[in-house]
Amino acid sequence: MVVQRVLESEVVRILDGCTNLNHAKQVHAHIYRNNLHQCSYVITKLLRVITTLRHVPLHSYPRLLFAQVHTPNPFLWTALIRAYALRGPLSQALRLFCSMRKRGITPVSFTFSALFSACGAASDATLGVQLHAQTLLVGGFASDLFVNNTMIDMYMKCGLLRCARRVFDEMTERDVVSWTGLIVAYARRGEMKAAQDLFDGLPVKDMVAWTAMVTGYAQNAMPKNAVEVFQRLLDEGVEIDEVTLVGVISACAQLGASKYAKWIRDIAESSGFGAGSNVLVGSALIDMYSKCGNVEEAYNVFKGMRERNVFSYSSMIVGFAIHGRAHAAIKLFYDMLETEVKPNHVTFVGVLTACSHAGLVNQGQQLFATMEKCYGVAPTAELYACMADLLGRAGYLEKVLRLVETMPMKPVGAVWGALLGASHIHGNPEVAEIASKRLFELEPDNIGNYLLLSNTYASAGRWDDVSRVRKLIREKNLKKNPGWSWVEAKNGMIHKFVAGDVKHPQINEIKKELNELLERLKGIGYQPNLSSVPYDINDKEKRLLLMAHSEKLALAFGLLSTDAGSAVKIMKNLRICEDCHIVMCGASKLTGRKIVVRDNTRFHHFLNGACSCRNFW
DNA sequence: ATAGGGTTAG
Repeated sequence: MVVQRVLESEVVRILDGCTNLNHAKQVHAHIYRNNLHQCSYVITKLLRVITTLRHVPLHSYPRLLFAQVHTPNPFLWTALIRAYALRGPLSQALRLFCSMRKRGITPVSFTFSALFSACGAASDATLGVQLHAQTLLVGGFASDLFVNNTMIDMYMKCGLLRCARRVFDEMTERDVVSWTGLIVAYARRGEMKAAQDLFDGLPVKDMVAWTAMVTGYAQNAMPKNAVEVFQRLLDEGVEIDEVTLVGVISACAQLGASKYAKWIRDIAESSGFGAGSNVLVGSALIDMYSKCGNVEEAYNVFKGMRERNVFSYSSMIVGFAIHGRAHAAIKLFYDMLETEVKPNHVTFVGVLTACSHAGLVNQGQQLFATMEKCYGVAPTAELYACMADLLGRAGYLEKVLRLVETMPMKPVGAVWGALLGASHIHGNPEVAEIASKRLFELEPDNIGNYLLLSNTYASAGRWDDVSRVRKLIREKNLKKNPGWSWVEAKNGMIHKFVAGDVKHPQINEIKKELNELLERLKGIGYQPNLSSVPYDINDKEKRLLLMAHSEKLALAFGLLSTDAGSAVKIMKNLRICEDCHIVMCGASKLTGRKIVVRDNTRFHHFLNGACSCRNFW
């Protein structure tokens, strides 16, 4: 008996070090030789080990192991169920659960938790609800904290917020894990108010709960709140880790201000989770710097990372692409192919966007054609949108129409949007009509599409059609998203401008500066681009409207408030208008300043009269 | 044992 025990624990110790299936099978043979194959304890351990071996197909191996034991105990049953629950097929796990119940064997908490976590991963709410009912039938589990917590998580992952809430409300005992589960459920639904109320009522908050709030705000495009919560977390002396940092870094990326970028970079470096040693933080910082307009620093972070994964490469490639550094993006893509890191569809979105901006139609088509065969990346609707953009931008509008007809899935808005954008760039109202017809069905409330169509008509002088579109906008009661721009002054203060701004304290000085600049531009041939105004009003009124655009005010302020040698960085919430783009080009030439404008999709780097976007955006 | 996780754009 004692010898048996010693053997058992020895085998279990060996199993702990098992990292591949062959090794596990060798140990299995050893178990058999020592007549331990009927021992629940040993076989349970073996099952657990092989369950963790990802990428190894399990087939019927778990069942065969299990069948050798004459009187399996609940733990062995659970290990078997867990193997199929986590590795699939889930239906098999459920069948085993039923036979366990039929044999009168009482499950343990872990049996339910394994099944719930699998239902969550598979988003299988039907099965989850059935199992929920089982927990009520089997004595004692309705009030089991651990089981209830995994149930909340399951309902959260299935998107069933009300069910998660009911479990929470009916729990007799709750801990910080229960609260956090529900907070995340609300956050994923975008109900940050409810999440915040729950969090405020949470008696003992830990790092994970705080992180859930930071991440929740970041994911719901409320970066200011995310930063505030993070600051409070720091003030209260809560520990942080890489997950906390990633959440707040993503918020700083959305804020786009170098002040926040520096702030969080320093915190990350001194926390022990710096870019050099942590892939997660490093990749998030790459994305943040590129979205803050500092693609050089993004690249510095990239170069300084000890380990890089597909996120690091993709973020950097996308970063180069949105800054108009197409060749750098493409080169990095080919560098990546030399490493073990495999590209995914996001990587291809990045590299195809780069090809599109550089006008490299052939190279982009080549990559798209070989993507699946050579790199195992299946085309998605988003990738088709990249192709529509690539071809459309280059002027091949008919080819885009053919691509749309032949694509194997239903075109998403982005595909038609790319075609509409291309029709606008190439002044083709007929194709713009085709694209917008489909786009209005898919995105009836997206005012940008209506404006782009109206703009295309305006450029062609088709004013009747312009008013028809404007009537459509009125009928649908769509409100134009107010355009605004902001500039970070030397001290990190952010100055915000709207079109026709009168509220800024230095507005007179700014207007004077702008007027002088525009006069000097006229001296070198600038003419206000009146077709940028999609209203049927007289030319004088058009000139006045154009002059008051928020990005022009921001430019004038930026020129006034920063040092002569430094770049002016402007951010805009909408697409930059053609006339402003022309003015930025001219201003960069006249003043010798570098001007960087981030609009809603990309960065424009104006230097010496030219823009990095090659006047396509 | 259970809760928080980064890259996609017209």
